[in-house]
Amino acid sequence: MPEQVQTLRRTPLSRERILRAAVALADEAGIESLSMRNLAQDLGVVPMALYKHVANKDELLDGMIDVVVGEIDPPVPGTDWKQSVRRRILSARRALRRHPWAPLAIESRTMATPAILAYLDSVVATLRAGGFSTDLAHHVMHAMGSRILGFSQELFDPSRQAGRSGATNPDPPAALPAEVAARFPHLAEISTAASHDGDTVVGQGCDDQFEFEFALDLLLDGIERLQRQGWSSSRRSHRKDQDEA
Amino acid sequence: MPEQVQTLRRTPLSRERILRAAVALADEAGIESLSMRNLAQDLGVVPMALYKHVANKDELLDGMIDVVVGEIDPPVPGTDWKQSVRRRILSARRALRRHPWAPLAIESRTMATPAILAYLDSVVATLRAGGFSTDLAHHVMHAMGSRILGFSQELFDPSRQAGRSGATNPDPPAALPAEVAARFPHLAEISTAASHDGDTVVGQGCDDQFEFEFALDLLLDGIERLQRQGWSSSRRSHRKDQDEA
DNA sequence: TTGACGGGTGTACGGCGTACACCTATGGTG
DNA sequence: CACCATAGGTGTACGCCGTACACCCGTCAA
Repeated sequence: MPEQVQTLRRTPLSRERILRAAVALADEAGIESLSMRNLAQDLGVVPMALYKHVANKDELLDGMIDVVVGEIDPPVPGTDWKQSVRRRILSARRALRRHPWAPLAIESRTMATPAILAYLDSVVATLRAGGFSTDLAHHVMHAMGSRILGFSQELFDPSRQAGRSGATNPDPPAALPAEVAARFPHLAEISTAASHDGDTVVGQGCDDQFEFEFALDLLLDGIERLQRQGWSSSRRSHRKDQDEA
Repeated sequence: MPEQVQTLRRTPLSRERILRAAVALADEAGIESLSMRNLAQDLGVVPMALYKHVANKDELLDGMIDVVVGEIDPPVPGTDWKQSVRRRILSARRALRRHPWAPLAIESRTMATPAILAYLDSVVATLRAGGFSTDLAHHVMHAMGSRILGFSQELFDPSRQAGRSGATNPDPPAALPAEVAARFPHLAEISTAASHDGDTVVGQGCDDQFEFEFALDLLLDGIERLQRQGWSSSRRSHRKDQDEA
């Protein structure tokens, strides 16, 4: 009987349970309130108990990242490389948008958990299967870089105003505030552009998903062009500075 | 006399001096050892003295970012948009590489210091002067995103092995370790590709600068194509899923 | 002469990650 | 059945962090 009471009172803790709780906590309360102490409390346990299952907080973060990366859909084998890579990347983006803390966490880590390496590896595999030379595949992976592979945030978002100056308005989320608009006229002009679907004109900012796919397709189309013409880094068409103008 | 002793003993502290010292400290010792206490000590002052010049640590970081962004070269007016943007972005990259902590700091901030906004604004100005519609300029800025505008690190770097598993070798910097290579064969294959200049073949990893410019030019070329054909988001050629395969 | 004030000081608080010693229930072995 | 090793949860404590708050002192305007 006392045994039952105990087993009911708490499931016995484990690396999995800790990681899931940590991800949930970060999702709900933000990464900045993910402390060993808070996490332990959520699990109904004393902080030091966690250290029997994860070595330290960094290892905890690595584990959390692997959880998120594990949510990326596996590749679908039938399609051509472009479709396949495109789908995979959009899936990665979806996974990361479910866990807004993840991009920064990934970038701040020293590097590459096994799950991330596995993801990257499988993307390379798709390229190679699609006829890419190792050389081109190499550069393509670099070009996709952090942002396009699904990691990393959007930097360009003029609707978030500068940190300094008056703390007047509490939260007017759309369109950048008049003061900023005045100082940065080109940003102001830009920020109301982009009438995506019909022409709603002065919009609520812009469609992140559209922008992401715009950049993604810009790269994919360029890459396709290179691949079709058998690009190789040894006979490259660089040194832009003389063949232009 | 005692006045002279004092004025000699320390220059009187100021926001500028604090910011410069903070940047120097972060450059030398890493951002993780930039604490108010360490910084104060470097300045020969008690920690709380700093708060007479910066509101708190976040504002200090904002100031540091502005210092770095301020190092980006101003635009040169004569050239065409493509040259101009290209040069500007490479200058931004140079500035950020002098301060390796900066990209992460920039991305982790809520958003956009005045200096960053000014930088973005001037890039937009160049595009507009080059004949870009506000619409296209908008999307282009998004496409450049964090990575290409000079911010954000390189994510893809297989030579840094996974965190877990044995902590055996102290620092073998080049080429990914056999164990990892075995588990991720495509990454292994890729990592030794990219014979950049002549054909040194199995290299020491790869040329970051080359990879950066590869991605940059991929985007710039694609953007140029769009601009020449008068691209607009209303008559876009999206919905990839049906015109392919 | 005075008194306001800008700027450096000292103390203290609450939160963090985590080292280390401890306790206790469990389960394999004699 | 008795034993004790061990896995896993506990409690205390240390040193770091950011920073609130009271203080104090030199300078300068009135």
